[in-house]
Amino acid sequence: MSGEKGKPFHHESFFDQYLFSPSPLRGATSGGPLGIEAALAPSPYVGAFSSDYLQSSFVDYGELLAKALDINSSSSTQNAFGLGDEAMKMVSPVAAGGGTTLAVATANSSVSSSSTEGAGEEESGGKYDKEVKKEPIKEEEEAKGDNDDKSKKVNKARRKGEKRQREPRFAFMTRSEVDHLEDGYRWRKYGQKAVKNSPYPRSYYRCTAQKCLVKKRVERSHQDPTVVITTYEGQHTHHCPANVRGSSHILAAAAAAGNPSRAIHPDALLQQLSNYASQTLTPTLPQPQLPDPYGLLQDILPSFLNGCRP
DNA sequence: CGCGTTTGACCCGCGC
DNA sequence: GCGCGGGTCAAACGCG
Repeated sequence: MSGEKGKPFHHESFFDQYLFSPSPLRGATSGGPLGIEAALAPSPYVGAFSSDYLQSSFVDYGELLAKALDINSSSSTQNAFGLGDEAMKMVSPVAAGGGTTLAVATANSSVSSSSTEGAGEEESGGKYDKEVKKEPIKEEEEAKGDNDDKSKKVNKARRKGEKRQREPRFAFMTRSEVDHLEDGYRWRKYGQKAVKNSPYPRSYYRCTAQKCLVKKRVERSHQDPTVVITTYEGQHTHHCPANVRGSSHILAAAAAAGNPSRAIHPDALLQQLSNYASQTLTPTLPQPQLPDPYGLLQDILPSFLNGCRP
């Protein structure tokens, strides 16, 4: 992150070129078990943009995003988001200021019995929180009485019998020069992995705030290197520490959208994003006419608004 | 010195 | 059971 500190972040760069993944989103959902068609009910912007952007390789974007969310995308032409396999909470093509972001949220993909209530603040990530995990480590090591290198390193974080829980996730595809988009929160990079079939690595970030378990993955599309896929997991338990105008709202919204207890209608999110775009972007961009810039967000994202509102 | 990044090692889940 | 890929850990390192 230190690399980004130096250069001032222009939130326009976050907004300026949103990708758009138009009709396939709608077409691909037929037969989906979750009524995604409703979620993808035509928003004015879908219609407005799709005619212009339809020629783009939308299937690729859908597949990319699906991959970013670990959604089975093997049959992308028929089901770009693997909706038959994953409980998609929301799929939202989001238009803003001449460009678009494709946003997708999924439900927890690997938990069968967890409650949806307060999933964002649950303990799952705590397994990886240094403070939280110390004790289980000790227990394990003592119980084992086995102190080879492996057990030292390995058994720290995970208890057996407990399936790793996944927070709901929410992904953005954004056209951007920088991989790690400034969003007002502070992130600590904890890993980087090479992505199969891609020359670009995937970076793993965790929110640096104490007790905040939000994570995000950032990777660049190998099909369109200008596209950055950002996947948020979990929900912030705090206000954003740094007010980076514009982008922070968007991504805060994204993070919050990951919480199933706060399901956001795609159009609502679309409006939020568009609203922020219209407020923060350069006036040269065509702005959608949207009223009540904060009203909806207050309903949807009260905590984030309290903390991040300008 | 504190905080963040890098990077190799390791575990887990899954498909075969 | 094995191998692979994704995800995470943590020591080492860099930077302000």
